[in-house]
Amino acid sequence: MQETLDHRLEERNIKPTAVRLLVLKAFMAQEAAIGLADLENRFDHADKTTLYRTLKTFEEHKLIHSIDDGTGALKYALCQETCDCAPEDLHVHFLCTVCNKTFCLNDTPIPQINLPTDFSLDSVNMVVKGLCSDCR
Amino acid sequence: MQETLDHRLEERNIKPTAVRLLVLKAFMAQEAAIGLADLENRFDHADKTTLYRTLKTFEEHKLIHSIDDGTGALKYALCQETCDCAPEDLHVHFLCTVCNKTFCLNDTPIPQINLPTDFSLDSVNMVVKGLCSDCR
DNA sequence: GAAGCCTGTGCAACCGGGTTGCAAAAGTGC
DNA sequence: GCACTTTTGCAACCCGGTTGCACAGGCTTC
Ligand SMILES: [Mn+2]
Ligand SMILES: [Mn+2]
Ligand SMILES: [Zn+2]
Ligand SMILES: [Zn+2]
Repeated sequence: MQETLDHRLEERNIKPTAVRLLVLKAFMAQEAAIGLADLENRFDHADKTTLYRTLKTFEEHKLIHSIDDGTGALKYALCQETCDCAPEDLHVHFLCTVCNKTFCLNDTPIPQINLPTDFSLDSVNMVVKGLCSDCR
Repeated sequence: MQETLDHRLEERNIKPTAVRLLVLKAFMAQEAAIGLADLENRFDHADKTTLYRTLKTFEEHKLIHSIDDGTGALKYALCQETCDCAPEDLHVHFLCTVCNKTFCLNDTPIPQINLPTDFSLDSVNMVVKGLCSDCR
């Protein structure tokens, strides 16, 4: 297990520190996306800034990606092992209106849309709200 | 013109005050969505809170709708006259990465997507980033 | 027209999420 | 051990949004 964690970090060229291993473990332990506040609560000994910077480091190295689901607080989720955070890795995110959990729908690619002429497309953020499987 | 403004407010059961007429005028004068900070700058005599509450009032009465384009500040745009802010009135929003303007793509309905089984859909927020017709 | 009421406005202060500066602590290479 | 880099912790700040409260202005009732 510890092996897996270490390896996952090394793969992305992140030095394994105590905090980082702890945070990664949190990500591996649950499917739903995680926000800074979540981490603060879970590890009440660790400092907010450290956790914040850990998330930033993970994001820079594409171990996790950020999700803006419109709730006001950013959440983060593990990237898939093959993920390069390129346009083709973009996917839909789902926010449950009951439990407030956010999920990556990795198998739901973002559908094409027809922009008005003279608009050129760069990237798309698509967040679906509804009830998750636990809450319906 | 003044007539139009008054009428537009009455249609939505909003009493026409000086500030409200001014704000509505701002919305009618430009296509791009408007944020609270924009209004603060435009009317440097009017108070932030008043403008804030004006936006809230407009939104409650469905004269405008809010747009979270991920820039960190909410923007607002006029609803179409027939709009009831119902699911079928939802549409794609477009954020230009150069001029930072946000537009309603009223003619671009949000495409259907296939959720995993056991997830039920409620609403969708879709923001497209790219270059607008002025900036490309 | 005075008294009372409701709505709208202005100011100040607050809140939460995110971010930065800076110094101490921990790790690394020699 | 010593110099250097990286990571961590604390405090303070920033910005968008929001609330409490007092006052202004308009309308109502007598
Ligand atoms: Mn995701
Ligand atoms: Mn719109
Ligand atoms: Zn749920
Ligand atoms: Zn533009």
